Amino acid sequence: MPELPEVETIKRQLESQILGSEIVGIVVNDSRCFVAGRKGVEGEVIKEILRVGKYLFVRFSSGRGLQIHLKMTGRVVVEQETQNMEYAEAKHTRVVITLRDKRRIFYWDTRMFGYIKVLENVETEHEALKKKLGPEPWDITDIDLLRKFKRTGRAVKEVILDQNVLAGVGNIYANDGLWLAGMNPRRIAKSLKPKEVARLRKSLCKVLERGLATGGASDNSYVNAYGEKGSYQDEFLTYRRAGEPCKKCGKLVERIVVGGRGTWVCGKCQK
DNA sequence: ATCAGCCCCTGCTAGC
DNA sequence: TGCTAGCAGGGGCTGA
Repeated sequence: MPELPEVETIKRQLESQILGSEIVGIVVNDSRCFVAGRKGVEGEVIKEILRVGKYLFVRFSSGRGLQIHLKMTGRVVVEQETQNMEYAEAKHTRVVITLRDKRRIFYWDTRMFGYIKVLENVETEHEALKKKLGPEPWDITDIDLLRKFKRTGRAVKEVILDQNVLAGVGNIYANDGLWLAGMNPRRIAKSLKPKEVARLRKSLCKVLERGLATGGASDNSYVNAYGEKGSYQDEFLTYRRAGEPCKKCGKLVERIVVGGRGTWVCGKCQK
């Protein structure tokens, strides 16, 4: 599922691919994935790509734009000279945006949790979302994160997955970050010592950076804006590694459920 | 303010 | 072999 590194990868690729392009047409195959008022997007020129947490914004010169969330299985793929044309015919292609130069941008999504929403004022909505969501792990001090942890009795894994506490962390990087920090996901957040919070924050930054460096995790359905897979799935630390040896101590990784989410832990290394 | 529980949706898998 | 029930999960919403 696209988390911060995956969405950031797409953002950077869109920046190099579609800035300055004019939208000349749009086809919506499933209206559940496309939320819009009466005004269309034909004639709009793409000016800027923004990201907050797992949200993507495409700002037009007019100030209007798109908000995109890929949720579980969403893909944004830009047609290339000789690639990705198959998306035009694909069963799960929900929206097709055509640019002046004839390239098409495909919004593909099997489960349709994700969406594209037309916004009348991207700047306003972007600012509002930034205010609502927590900071990204590298944009918060250890002290401030500790303060957030101190006021909740929830399990630490639930807390770091809460987008209003930290933005951009999803199940993959939460699992791996907790393992790297040697921390049990069930630890009650308010019980963490300052040193533990610092270690966890650092570990989260580290796995997110690694995710970005490897082009993201494609264990499930994720591909980047060129339609290519990332390779972070080849180096998962604990995520989806039930029954395989812990990379530190060799004890078998077990799968538990925390806050309703699949969670993979080493019973020896994560206290 | 915090937080548990439900819902959205489709493809895959376990179990019969 | 073929069916179905259950599961996966990000985040919005509701109500306690």
